[in-house]
Amino acid sequence: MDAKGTRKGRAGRKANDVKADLIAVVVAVTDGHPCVLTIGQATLPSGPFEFDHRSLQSGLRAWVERQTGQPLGYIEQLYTFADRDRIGDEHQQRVISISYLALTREEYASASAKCCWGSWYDYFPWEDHRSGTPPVVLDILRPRLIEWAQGAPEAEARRERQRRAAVAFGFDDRGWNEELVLQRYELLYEAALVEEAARGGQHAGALAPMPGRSMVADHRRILATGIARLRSKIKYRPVVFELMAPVFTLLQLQRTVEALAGRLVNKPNFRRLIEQQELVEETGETTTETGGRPAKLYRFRRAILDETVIAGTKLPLARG
Amino acid sequence: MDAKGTRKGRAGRKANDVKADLIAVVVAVTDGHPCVLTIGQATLPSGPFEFDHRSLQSGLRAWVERQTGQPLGYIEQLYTFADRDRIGDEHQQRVISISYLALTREEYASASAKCCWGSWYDYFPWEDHRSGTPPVVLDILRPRLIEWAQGAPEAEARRERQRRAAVAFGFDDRGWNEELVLQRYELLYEAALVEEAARGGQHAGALAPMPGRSMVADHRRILATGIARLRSKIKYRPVVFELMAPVFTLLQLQRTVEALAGRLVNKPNFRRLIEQQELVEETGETTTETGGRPAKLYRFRRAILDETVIAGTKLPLARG
DNA sequence: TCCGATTATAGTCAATCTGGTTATAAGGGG
DNA sequence: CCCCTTATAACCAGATTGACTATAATCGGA
Repeated sequence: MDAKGTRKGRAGRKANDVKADLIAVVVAVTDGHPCVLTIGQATLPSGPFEFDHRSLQSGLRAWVERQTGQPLGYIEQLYTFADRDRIGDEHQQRVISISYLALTREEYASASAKCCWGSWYDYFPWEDHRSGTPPVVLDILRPRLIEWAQGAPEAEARRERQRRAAVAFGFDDRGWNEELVLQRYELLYEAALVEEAARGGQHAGALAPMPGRSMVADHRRILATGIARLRSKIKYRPVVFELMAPVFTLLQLQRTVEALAGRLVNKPNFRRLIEQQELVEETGETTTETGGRPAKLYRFRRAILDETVIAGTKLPLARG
Repeated sequence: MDAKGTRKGRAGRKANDVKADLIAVVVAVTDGHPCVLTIGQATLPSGPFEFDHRSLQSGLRAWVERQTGQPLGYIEQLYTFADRDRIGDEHQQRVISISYLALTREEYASASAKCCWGSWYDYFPWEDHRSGTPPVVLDILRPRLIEWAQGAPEAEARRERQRRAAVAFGFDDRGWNEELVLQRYELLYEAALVEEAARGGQHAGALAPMPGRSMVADHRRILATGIARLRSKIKYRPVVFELMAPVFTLLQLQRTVEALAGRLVNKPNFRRLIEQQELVEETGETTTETGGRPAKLYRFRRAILDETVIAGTKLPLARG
């Protein structure tokens, strides 16, 4: 392909300028509910990268604080998109979106008008396996995916679709892999089983209702990317603690991990792993607010972040 | 901070436009040497993202092919930078750099004038621990880092620097962690032990020669990011095979992994892990070109990429 | 042709890690 | 005082890991 670029002559320089958008997946966990911050019902906080911003990160922080009143703590870059369909309105200018994952605690949220926390399982109901495989998978997605697979013109393509669906959703005792959030969303998109897929104009008609709340533009895809990253990261880096109160019980910590992973973990094993890694220290206090026998309170040993830099934290989420 | 952006009135819209640069870390391994593709001696292939490009990836492929004649296979996004110091020349326009990691085989390289393969250990001599800790670490870096640590004004800061150096380089039997490539480079930068650090104008004078070949702008930092990502990724995803010839012996595969990781692995264990994961299949042929007893030839089972999608490949690089 | 150098391949063994279960402790509420 | 709930400790078997040993097959020269 001819990408010469200077073809347009002297004026060509301006033609390649782009707009850069910053967009945030802001996550908090409030008693067992993994929540994501939105503007209104279905829009992730975002705004253009401006000349005043010192860096991408500080630009992002500024936008999120302005739009939601939520100050951000931990931040990491997710991905940069620039698809053909992401085109700015006037002058055919292209838009690049730089997405970030941010972790905070909901309590910090000052009440901003349009800011709104919602469980991410509202957007991805098929991702919560804490009480076993959810009905939406067995009753709705599986039959429709099988139907979609059968809809392929050639036999080879039918087998291929079948296999992809089975791998992504763990059919035929393949086991559920909680990290495949993005693959699952993209598969559903391809099978036209999420609302966003119908926007292309294909069948704008009112078909059967589709599972999960949809979002503006490709925001749900970006959210899926963020969830996938977080589910992967909690297994080898102590990022869960960014979501915890300063002091917590081990069960509360476990519930937070389970909320993120969308699956349950074995209690004794969880405690063993946490304790032997010296990630936490006892405060000396206990709390009776948990119901039964008083539980010891712990705090995160921030010092560990320097000692073990990136070395590798483990959580019992290895295999199904 | 005031990031209102519309402050500049009608003309303000243009003010926030940016240039987007694509930049590639292209890696190949040729008998035990992990090589990186450069233009001339010290520049990574790169070019602006243009309006004609279908996507960021295809833009990157176009630039690398044009500049080096090297077609790319596997590609993954690394990171997007936009620091204050990365400012375009005229009109105070900002530049965003979107970096990618690409894996190929050197043999594909058609001879382009300025394209050039070089061992990445030329740029990072302290990263190759295949024959034990390299002299440059013990004889040069350690004493200079200790000196740097002692140079801190306060006692607390001195301990802190000491600790950071020890963690990054594995001093005091902390063990070498091959994944900390970026942390090590940034530490050396901070300690002004790499040439790039002196460019700020601090001490432009000719001090003691600094270890490792330097690169243009922040390219060495981007290369460090790429190496770190690759060293991490080979442990859980079968990406090594993108660097192998279609047919290879298990020892050749092992040598490639060792070249990337910068450390040796145990031979029987390596074979066991590769075989039990069914990543490869025998071709039925053997080769005597390896010296001693003829070795079986294997090929990568591409089918595994679909079966185990992202599920997790293992290599015996777990702990020191 | 036989020996030694070199590399390939198979097998063994102990230490550790993992997932799971069971038992005991300590609160609160009827 | 009993029962329910949750916390905490102890235990066990199977899998995984790291490291080592032994045997097989080829080549090059003495």
